[in-house]
Amino acid sequence: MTNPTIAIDRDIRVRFAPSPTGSLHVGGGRTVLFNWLFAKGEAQRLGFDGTMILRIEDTDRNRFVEGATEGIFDILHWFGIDWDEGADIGGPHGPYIQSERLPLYQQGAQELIDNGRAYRCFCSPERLQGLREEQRQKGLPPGYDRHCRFLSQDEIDAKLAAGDGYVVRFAMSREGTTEVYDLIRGESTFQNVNLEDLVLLKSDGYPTYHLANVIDDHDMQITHIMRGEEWIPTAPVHIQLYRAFGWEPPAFAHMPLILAPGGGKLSKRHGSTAMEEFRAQGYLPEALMNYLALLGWSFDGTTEIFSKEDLLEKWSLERVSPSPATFDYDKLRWFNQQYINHILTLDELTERVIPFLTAALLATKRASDPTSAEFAHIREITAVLKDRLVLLSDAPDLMSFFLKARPDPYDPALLVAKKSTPEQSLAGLRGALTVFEQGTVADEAAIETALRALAEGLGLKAGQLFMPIRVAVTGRTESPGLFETLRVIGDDRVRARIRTAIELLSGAES
RNA sequence: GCCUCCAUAGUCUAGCGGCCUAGGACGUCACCCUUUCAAGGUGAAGAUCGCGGGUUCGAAUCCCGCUGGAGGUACCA
Repeated sequence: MTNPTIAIDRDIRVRFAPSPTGSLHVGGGRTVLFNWLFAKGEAQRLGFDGTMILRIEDTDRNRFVEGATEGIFDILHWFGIDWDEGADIGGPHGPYIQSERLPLYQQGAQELIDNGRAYRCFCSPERLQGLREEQRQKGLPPGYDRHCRFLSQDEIDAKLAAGDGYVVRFAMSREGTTEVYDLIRGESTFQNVNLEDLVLLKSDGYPTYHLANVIDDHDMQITHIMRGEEWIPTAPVHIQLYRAFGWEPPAFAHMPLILAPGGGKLSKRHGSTAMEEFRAQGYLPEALMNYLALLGWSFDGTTEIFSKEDLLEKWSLERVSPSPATFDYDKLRWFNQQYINHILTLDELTERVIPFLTAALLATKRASDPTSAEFAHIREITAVLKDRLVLLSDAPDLMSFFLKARPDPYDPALLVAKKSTPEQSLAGLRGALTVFEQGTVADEAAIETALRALAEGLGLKAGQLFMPIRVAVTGRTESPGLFETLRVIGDDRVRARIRTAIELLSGAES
């Protein structure tokens, strides 16, 4: 499907409006990204202003999570998104937190009641529940039966006088159609009869999403609503609401859904879903942004690596696809690895790795000072094994034998290479010890020459000598190149570890 | 059930009527490099462009139907 032509002919104002009900989902992350790229990239490239607004939609007191708002600001900053107006920084259209805008919504609801476009509904939750069940049993489409829409003024007054609770519902027109023009899907037509009399104001006086969103987007002069595809079904009602207020609706662009690997919504069951989890696992914001940008958007079908600057320069709404995309953890890992191995500078990577080492008690606070000896040491280690680092959280394990006084306990049997005997390993290690005592591991080339000569003299293949040394020094069978590993570990620790291995092996022998 | 959206390899995608014997990437497999594991290099397998009808000299590309997948169907967003 091809996208309708998208022309930006004016200053753009977009908003990202999360609910503080928990941590930010990757789907939300992709939505902010696209909003931000539209305003800061595409619009500005075309010579228009692009303003990004961050609004907090906390109208559901039941699902409100303490601290979630701060968490969202924090993760967005980490992700690399900024905004011009918002709940934390204010702006000319504030407040930007819906719970602080209640009078606005109540006035709006009253206005709609006054001009006949909304009505009070006194139906109890129990009645609605029963209604739904009845409809389900009869195989009828569920929905409010508009019971209270045609109450007489006397009935209404009586209920109000009796102190009955009520909600305010939108009086949706029951004939005709509503056209929704979506910037990435084109036009769709909805039959108004199928549209519900949605609740606008809840019985607790808080607005629903529908009312608050329409009033705020109008009040904050939003020009483009870019939100998830799950909002398509209510879009026609929103358009009718704008019209009921006498307002011109903004443009709509519904972003394609992000699906779980097996199909359906992406949830915890499939792996991480929250932006914070990806951060904690050691994904880089650059990699996550790059990957998320490519979920539903492509530049030329060939280019894959995009920095934030590249995206600002190249991203366009026109190239956003309407079809849903499945989240692929493997590909995300690949991007992370690319950034770690090929894109970040060594200093940058070292800086990113240190917090993970500190948390694992493998580094001190001093390490974060780039002029410290500890930083320099970690930088050396990082250089040696960055091409086997996929997640920053892998660093403590991969680096532990470099940072600890001695390797973790290992099975002495590992000291014997495949197709080798304990005697051969022992002889090799004893010979190697002499090499290390006579030379310095700082000279990789000399050590390599000496060890290869030693292997030859003992009638061993290089691997039969190198593997025992590797295990002796690292405690494991997998490591970076042997000579660089030795160099970074240093003469003293190398000699000590070889001696320990010789003891282990001769002990196991007897 | 009803409303709506979507439909190119396992996954993300290029393709907007002839440049397509369908291109790129992840993943998979093989080989090279090699002291292990990675990284890197080379190559391979993998898509009757969901199915069926049209339109057209010509369709992955346009239209219709079907099927499949997904979303919505709350006093949640």
